Amino acid sequence: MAKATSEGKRQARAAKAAQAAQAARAVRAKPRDRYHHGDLRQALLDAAVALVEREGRRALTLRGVARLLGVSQAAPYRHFADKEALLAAVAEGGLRALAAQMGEAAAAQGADRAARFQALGVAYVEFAAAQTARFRVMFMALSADEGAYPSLSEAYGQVFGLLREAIAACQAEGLVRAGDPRRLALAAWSIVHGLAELETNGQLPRLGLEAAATHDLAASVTRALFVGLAPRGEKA
Amino acid sequence: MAKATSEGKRQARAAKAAQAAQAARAVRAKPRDRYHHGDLRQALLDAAVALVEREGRRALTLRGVARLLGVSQAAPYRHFADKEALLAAVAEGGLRALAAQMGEAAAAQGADRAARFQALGVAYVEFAAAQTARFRVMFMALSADEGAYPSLSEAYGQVFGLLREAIAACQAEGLVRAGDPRRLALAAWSIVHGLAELETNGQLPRLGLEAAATHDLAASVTRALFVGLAPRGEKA
DNA sequence: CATGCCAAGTTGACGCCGTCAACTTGCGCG
DNA sequence: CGCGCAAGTTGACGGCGTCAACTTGGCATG
Repeated sequence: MAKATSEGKRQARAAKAAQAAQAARAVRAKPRDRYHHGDLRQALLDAAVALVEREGRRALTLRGVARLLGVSQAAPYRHFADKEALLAAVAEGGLRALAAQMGEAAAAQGADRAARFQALGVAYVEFAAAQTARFRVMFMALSADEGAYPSLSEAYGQVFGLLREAIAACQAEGLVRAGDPRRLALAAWSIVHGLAELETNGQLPRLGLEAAATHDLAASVTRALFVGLAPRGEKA
Repeated sequence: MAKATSEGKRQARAAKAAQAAQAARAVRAKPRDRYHHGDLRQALLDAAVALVEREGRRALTLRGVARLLGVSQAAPYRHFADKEALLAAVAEGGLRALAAQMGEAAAAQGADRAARFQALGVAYVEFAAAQTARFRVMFMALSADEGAYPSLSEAYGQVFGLLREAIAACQAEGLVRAGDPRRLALAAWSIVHGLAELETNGQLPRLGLEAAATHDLAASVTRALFVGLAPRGEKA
């Protein structure tokens, strides 16, 4: 467990560095002497993340992103149907980054299935804490048709799949009771997602829980659920 | 001038009687022959809920609410400092309604502490499912200063307090292990809030869990956590 | 090398939004 | 009875998402 703690903190720091690098890359505007940008699509995604990290979700405006890159207000429409499509692409990128971070955190735990499961949950909450605004964009309700962005759905499924596979692996070793892994994984997703939402919403300080670090709370909450998923009559 | 956006395909299904009554009350516009409205402040809150339930969060616009009530675009500014203040008031009303619904659900379980705890969680998730848009407004991040709306904070605390007291009562009967009730209640809030968020976000159908009713999922998820909160070495 | 296609980017406009300043109305109190 | 002041109105400003029409310039082809 101590290993999980230090490992988690190291990962969080590494993630922040990667994030800073991405944000720095995003600031790069269009070269003045060039008419065409080169890779405006990716630049728009980077700039959107940078903007939302720096000034909050509210500042995430299509015109603002274009301004940041030195292109005209209508330029984004060459690459995204509308603002919602840009948001969906940002969300998808965030989900893939989250899945990668969770995967690394689990891999760092070796073969201990219980530790791997817990590392997934802690990584989820820490990602949300480290990249609050981005996390919220990832889970903003998209008002459009649910199936309008299939690759976004696939990205959600990738995150959920990590939890489901961890549950299934624990079941195979008798660490988790029998039952539909999807239902049990839903409980896991719910608890880490709920904690992440409450934390990014600023609820924790008001409850007198500010003293506890994100990592601590995430670990204890995840452990409580894991105990509840144990085979009946056993203790963890 | 009076161009009505008639996109009313999506009707609120299975609306509770109280909610329907509130929405009906909200539609009531200002009497033509009267200059003053009477109780515009409450009417604005009702209209905002009605609008968001009927056309989604995106349609929640200050001008739209005023239009619905037949008053001018600037009229709301007599009662709310800005749009965010209106949203905060809507959120507060929703939180108080949620707390009331949770309290009733628990009371219906009599003296069985475990059943009361579970009823609280199920009521939370069912409220979110029945009043999705309203629920999302309740937990939209308010970009302003955290303490700008103290009565809103108090309303969050009221919901959390129900969970914390239920946990404490279970501890007193030896149904839940010892420990800071706030930390344990945070785990409970996290799991029901996470499930509610994932459900209102439309994640469940994509996981092949659409067959299970909201009530079933909420009950099983809540029970899993409750088992995990039991004193060590015991089974539920 | 000349040419012309067409993806990529620009300009200007429209309607809607939040918000404010200045004005008007009419309820209720002395 | 008259009048102060809260409540509501009008008109305006800048910013937003979006679209139609236009321009630029990289690139394939003769």
